[in-house]
Amino acid sequence: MPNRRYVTLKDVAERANTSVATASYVLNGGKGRYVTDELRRSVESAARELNYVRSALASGLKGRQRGVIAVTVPQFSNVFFTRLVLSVEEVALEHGYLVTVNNTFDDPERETKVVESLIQQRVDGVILIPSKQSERNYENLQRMGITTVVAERPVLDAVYDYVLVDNFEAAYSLTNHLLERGHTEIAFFTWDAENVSLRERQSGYRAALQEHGIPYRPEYVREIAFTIENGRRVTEEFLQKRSKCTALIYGYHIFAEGGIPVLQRAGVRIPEDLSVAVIGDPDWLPLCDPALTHVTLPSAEVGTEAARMLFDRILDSDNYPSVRRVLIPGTLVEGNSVKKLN
Amino acid sequence: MPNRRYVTLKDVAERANTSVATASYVLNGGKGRYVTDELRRSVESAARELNYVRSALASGLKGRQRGVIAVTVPQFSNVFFTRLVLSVEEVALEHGYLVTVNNTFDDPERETKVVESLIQQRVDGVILIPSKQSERNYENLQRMGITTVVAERPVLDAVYDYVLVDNFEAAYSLTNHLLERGHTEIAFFTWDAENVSLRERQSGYRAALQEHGIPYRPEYVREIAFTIENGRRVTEEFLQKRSKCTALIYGYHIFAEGGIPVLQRAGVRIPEDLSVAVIGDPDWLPLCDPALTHVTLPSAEVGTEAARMLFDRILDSDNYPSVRRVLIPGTLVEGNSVKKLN
DNA sequence: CGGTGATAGGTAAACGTTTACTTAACGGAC
DNA sequence: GTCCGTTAAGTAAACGTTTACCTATCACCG
Repeated sequence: MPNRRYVTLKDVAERANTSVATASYVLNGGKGRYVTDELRRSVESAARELNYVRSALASGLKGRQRGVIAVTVPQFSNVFFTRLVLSVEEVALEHGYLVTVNNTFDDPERETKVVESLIQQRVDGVILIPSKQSERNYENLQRMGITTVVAERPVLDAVYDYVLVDNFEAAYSLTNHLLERGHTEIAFFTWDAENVSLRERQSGYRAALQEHGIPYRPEYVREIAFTIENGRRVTEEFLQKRSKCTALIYGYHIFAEGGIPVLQRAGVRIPEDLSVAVIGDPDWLPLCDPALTHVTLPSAEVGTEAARMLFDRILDSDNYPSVRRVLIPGTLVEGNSVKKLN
Repeated sequence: MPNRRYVTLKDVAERANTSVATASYVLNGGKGRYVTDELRRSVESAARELNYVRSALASGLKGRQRGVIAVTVPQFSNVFFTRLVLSVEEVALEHGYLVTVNNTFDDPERETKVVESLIQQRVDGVILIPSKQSERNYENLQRMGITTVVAERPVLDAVYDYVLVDNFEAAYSLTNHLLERGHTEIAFFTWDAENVSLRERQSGYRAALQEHGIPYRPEYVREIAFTIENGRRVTEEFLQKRSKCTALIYGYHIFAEGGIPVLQRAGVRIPEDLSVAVIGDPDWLPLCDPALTHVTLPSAEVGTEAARMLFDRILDSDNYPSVRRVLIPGTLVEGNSVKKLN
């Protein structure tokens, strides 16, 4: 059973008493060639009987198109990425493409390996959800002429097609929401990545404060790496400090996942003792009591849009439009986790 | 920029003033051929300067080995599968293989498409986490001589290599735990799939009851499709019926994800009014208050074991051992969600 | 009856590798 | 001086498709 030889076009042609050329034309829908119905049927049934499956290797070698696009994902376990991937698959399936998903573990080295592998595989396109320091990898893809769209997180200082969540707006509107309800001392936990995404959320937070004439206090802001554990840790530190803050924004849902149990166990009542808001809408959100005020992140939309852009480029690379950049805003959803201060 | 021609071995050979054959030998680590150090260096630097990347298409066409394995996953959003995939990637990376992950949406048609695509791509191996009715797809892979290991869920009535969670044991030990604490009226919500997995969990539940001399009541058991929404629905129905049950087992964590918020909103106190236990250990478990008694599902271990089995077969298909089947047990973790009835 | 356009299908040259086969030079053993 | 083993590297035949190019028959027109 192992190492069985694959059925080839030649086998099919022989069984149908014709040439490989004709067999190939027939099995590709018979364009550009006249074939009698009889021969056509003969080829088709031969293929069926032999369980012929075209080799994408040989086909891709000649025909340039592989029928595969790839998505690189920093963290499989993060719903935002899985939602994004899901909607990419939706679009890809419409075009008859296979999607391969690859985990980069938010690790530049891993990402490099994955990207090298994708180049080797000569995939038709890549949707890159970058980890930190993805510039090199992005450039490599570009140099190889592999169509690439960057999604969800930006790559620093590069010219490219991208689709991003509007991070500025998300942080801005949530901060604004708290300010309007009388909060002025607002803690903000966010991601420490050295990229635009971070700056945007932070900028949104600051912009809202500024508009309301509230001073920005660096000691209220924590920048931490992207793990649940860190969310737990900084929340514990926050409690120990007995900060004057009346409100807390988890700038990444993943920090809330670690932090909220800490608050609960410490007996902090939400929103009586502390108002809490989150950027992001993970699956466990409906499990929270009280319901958390949050901004949804439109990952599915980002995925759909990124895939559309990618296929526009792949299928029609001649009239190459200039760089396209899209920002998709989230939506503020009000829960019961924010107290109104008079 | 689009449609750029790839750098080929021929380009490298020309730049190094040698033949493609020699270039190929050098870039493959130079086995089976004598090459002077000078020429070797010359080829290597030519490859570097031209940014040569071997085409996995051409290479796979000739050399039989692609360096790619695939994992088919029913639901991306389910942590159990993402954990499994993660550990598969770990093993694959050790062997220098790329892992492509494909979502089947728990839909037989999609799965068929994905599997066809994988066969077209001539992947070296597949770890199949089956959806319902995967027999045909499994058989197709087998017929094509593609090494396949089934993981996490079994395929009905087939002879194959598999690695499964010990579902019988999981349900048995959890039911037993409740019985030992005096519960006799125990509701059990489980998956309605027509496959062995279901029967196993159900069997475990029944076996435990029987051992304790408690009659099995069909009206306590609900078999439902695998969605959060269904968990919500059956929990609501359960509450409306004002069942005599003192305990409830969510036979799939995903049902608990829908059901527990229902209990909370209805003011049901856990464990005072109702004891609750879950099979599975999703990410949101630590968020629950009180801590839920549950059985962990060893997905990571399943993934590792499945990948090991796969590579054993791929790398050493000559001495083909007989079918291998592995069951991996979970662990019961006690929380505060089960009340002791004297 | 020769020319032409439509119909039908075979031949063979790519695509980029890998690898079996060949050639060639050199040094030593007989 | 011939033979052989070692070192070094080129030639060309696969691998399984796609597709450009050719050939052949037929029908119809002038």
